Amino acid sequence: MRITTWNVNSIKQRVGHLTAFLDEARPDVVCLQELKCQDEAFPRAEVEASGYAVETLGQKAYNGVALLVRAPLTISEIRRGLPGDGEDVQARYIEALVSGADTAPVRVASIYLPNGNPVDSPKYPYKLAFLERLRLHARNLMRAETALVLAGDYNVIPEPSDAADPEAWRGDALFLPQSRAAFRALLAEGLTDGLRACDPRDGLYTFWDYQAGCWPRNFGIRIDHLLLSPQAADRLVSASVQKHLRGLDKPSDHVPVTVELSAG
DNA sequence: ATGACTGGCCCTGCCAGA
Repeated sequence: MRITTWNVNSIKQRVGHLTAFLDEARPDVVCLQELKCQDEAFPRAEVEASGYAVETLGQKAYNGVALLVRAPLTISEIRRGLPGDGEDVQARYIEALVSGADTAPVRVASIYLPNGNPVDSPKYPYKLAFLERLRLHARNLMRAETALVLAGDYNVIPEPSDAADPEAWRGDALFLPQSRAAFRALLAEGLTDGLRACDPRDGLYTFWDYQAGCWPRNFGIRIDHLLLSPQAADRLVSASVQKHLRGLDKPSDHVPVTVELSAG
């Protein structure tokens, strides 16, 4: 089972790139972030035509997450929102169980973590609180011992080696010590960073800013992650970044990241 | 060459992203 995460930065702007990717790469599960549209505006027919079931949690203008599952795999036990969202209606979390006749089931979440800038605004404590709520939810899910993949745009640069120029990110919400510590606390629940487990090299990036020639200069950062529970990590076969999609016309500023799990 | 973006929105500068 191949599982991809991709922040598309507006699904309406990116549906052509998405369906081309689905038809070429044929991932089994796709976790999308930053849809920037409401559920009824999601280009459902185009995605279904590529053979995928679609579950969305949309929001007008901002945020928005979705799960795509390729037939004959099936999707069930859909959860929208993270425990403790309360009055907060930001569409940042959707989760479901993916099952198939020839594979052990995998619970998959598509997560769009808050950016958190500026750090002296309420946005930063909101980001840290979201990471803590995610940690507690992950702990609860892992008790069931079903393979679990928490995939998405975490807006966290885990280590200096995950940035081309870590000094440029000093003081930023993506790289502050408290952000990195909260991410490590999540990992310490027993999760494995799927890409890092497969490829220890420097220079693996998933985001390049549109500005200042970041892409041609390869000034990237690694902030899109697939975190695997022990049952999922035991099945980890490979992981890769689909970097070429950043070079297309009108690209997202993020590229897809994919892990392959054995059937179990 | 000193590199200044992109998307969405109560349409036009402003917020948000990272």
